[in-house]
Amino acid sequence: MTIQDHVFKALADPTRRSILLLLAEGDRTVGEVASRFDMTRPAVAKHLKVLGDGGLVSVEARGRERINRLNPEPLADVARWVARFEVFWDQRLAALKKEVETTHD
Amino acid sequence: MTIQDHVFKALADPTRRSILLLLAEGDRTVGEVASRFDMTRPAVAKHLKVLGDGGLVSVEARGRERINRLNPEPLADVARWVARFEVFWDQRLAALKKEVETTHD
DNA sequence: CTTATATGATACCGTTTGGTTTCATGTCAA
DNA sequence: TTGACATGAAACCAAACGGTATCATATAAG
Repeated sequence: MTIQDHVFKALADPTRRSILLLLAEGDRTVGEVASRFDMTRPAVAKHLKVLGDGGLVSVEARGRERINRLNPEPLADVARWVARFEVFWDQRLAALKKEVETTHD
Repeated sequence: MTIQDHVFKALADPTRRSILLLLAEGDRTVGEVASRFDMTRPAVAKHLKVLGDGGLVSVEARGRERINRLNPEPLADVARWVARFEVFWDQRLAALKKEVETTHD
């Protein structure tokens, strides 16, 4: 699997997307992240691992804690991928606009 | 599940992302799409269904054929979601630039 | 030293996913 | 009408997923 595959897969789960938003507010230990969700710590730890596989989260061990940090760069790949379709929805909006205008005549 | 969940889930599979790129070139029947992939037609039909659930593909029946058309609007939601993190990678780039400059002194 | 804490690792489980094969149905064509 | 063809639908299967409980380990604290 490519890196891009890992990133898209990481984003597929709503819990993982929430974790990214949480880490956008600041670094968090595994326990701190887990306390925000209605599931056990191991479950959250697994999600963090998937995010790590996608390069979206990096971990720094500090004593017995592990600090999780958002690493947003791979999201740029997603943005680039999606951007390839922007021309299409622009076209659609233009077509819709035109249709509305002609219908309006 | 929200629409956004469906869209992110639809994008999680590389075959489905390829299908979207293919449909960006033009409308295709189920068979035409399936012929481009190394899997059976029912498998591709299932992927098209998932894409349809995410609102990314619409279908128009014409005779015994079913024309699949790209519907890119939901991708705008993805773009918006990802855009929330752009400030972070801008910050990172700025930090990196600064570090390089100070190291350079 | 002993104890509490933060975490990783492992085993396990039910559901979903991504694929297949097979069959039924509707439509086009000879 | 008869046959070929495009598709949907259903049953099935192995693997992946998202979760749990449990245990081992390393570090912090009393």
